[in-house]
Amino acid sequence: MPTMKSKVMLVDDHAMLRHGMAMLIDLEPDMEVVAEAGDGDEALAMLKSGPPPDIVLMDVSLKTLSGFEVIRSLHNLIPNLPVLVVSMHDEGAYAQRALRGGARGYVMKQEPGDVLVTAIREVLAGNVYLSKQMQARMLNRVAGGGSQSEPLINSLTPSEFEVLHLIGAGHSSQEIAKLLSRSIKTIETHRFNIRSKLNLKDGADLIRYATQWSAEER
Amino acid sequence: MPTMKSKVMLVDDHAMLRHGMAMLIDLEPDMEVVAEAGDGDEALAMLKSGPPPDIVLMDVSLKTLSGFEVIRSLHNLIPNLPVLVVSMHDEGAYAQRALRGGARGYVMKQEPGDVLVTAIREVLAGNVYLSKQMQARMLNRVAGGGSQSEPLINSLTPSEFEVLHLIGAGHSSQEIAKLLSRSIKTIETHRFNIRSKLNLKDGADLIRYATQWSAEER
DNA sequence: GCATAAAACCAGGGTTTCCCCAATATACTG
DNA sequence: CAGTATATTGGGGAAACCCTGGTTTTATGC
Repeated sequence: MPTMKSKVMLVDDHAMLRHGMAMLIDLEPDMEVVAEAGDGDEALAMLKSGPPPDIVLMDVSLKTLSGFEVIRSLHNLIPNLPVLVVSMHDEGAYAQRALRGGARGYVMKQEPGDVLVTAIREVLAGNVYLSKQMQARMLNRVAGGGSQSEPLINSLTPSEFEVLHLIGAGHSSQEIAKLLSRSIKTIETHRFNIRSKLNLKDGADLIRYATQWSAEER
Repeated sequence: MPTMKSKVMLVDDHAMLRHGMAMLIDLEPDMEVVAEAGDGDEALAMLKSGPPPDIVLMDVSLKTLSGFEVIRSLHNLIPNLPVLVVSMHDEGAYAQRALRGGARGYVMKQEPGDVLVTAIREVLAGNVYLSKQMQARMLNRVAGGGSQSEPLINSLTPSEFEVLHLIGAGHSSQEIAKLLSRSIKTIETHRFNIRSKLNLKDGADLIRYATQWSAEER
């Protein structure tokens, strides 16, 4: 009988990346991928119906729900299930948000594959994993004394952040309202507040900012 | 002596995804990854110094240079080197630009791994590869059936083009009307017609297109 | 528990943009 | 020149967006 492997669940809307990560993980003798989901809803459904994995790897840049929302729902469902966030965003604000939201680690897609398995082992061992780059960013953020150069994006509330993300994904206020089951008026207020906080002069500016942010290029 | 494998070069700033794609490719008996680059400059430097691969897989969402720029430079360097674009953007505009820029295929990261190797074989065989989803999108974009895809941007009239440019510069309809000494209604009609001709679904799409376009100061 | 503050939610009313439509103007063609 | 195609110009109603203001919900400190 072989040693018990750690069961990993992948949540990412890029199937190609899921495949790649699954291979990296399955090559390791002490872990294996037992489930894959393309979005947050699918992930939550799997966790409700099937046996829970030992760890969840999740991209926070999902199509529909914000990954942060998913982390929260997931915590309500299975409180002690560790979550490792795999993101393409190298900004401290994302990592900070993820960790505050209950994630236990944060790695970037820019990093090589061995970082991933290291991070998984660390998180499974009960530690918090942050890449060196991200540690440096977080330190700057904390050591900055809260005085200057605090990115404006950090002043956004979770809802505002989620709306920004969906704007960046190309959705209208109407669509966002339906996706989040809120009144259009609420979404419009969020838009207004986001623009105020980020000092964006009009809607077109907001579109540009959101697009830039959510795709890091596009 | 083994059969000659096709030499693949990867260009993507996400090392983790590169690793994953490399594994998928190296599993195939008829292809292997011989080079990896994290950005466009690195890729061009490798191509200048070393032996050329048989095909280049490239993400167009690179940090420094736009992927489209890289494709162009690459074509100047080695004219017949086939390029397969691997993108996370599912918008027809991207695929269209990539193909017009000389790419021979376009696959999305949302698609499963076997699509990737299929696409590689197709492109190496001299064909153009487009996923089914993308084919449908492209068909919607191209008026009239068939071969030559006349750049949609060329169908814009001088006035429309001027308006597009000013939108890209961040101006509102109101501002553009004053700048050009026209009624706001005229500018609004131009906006509407531009969107129709370019198949852009809403105002936000227009903002994105205009911004992107004028950023390339063509 | 209670007070306070922050966040989330939404309505009303003005402004801008969308969308369809049409009149005039310019160009090109047989 | 007449006829047709394309460009430019805008009107009117609908939809989306901007902004103010206010209520409910949630988190936090005492």
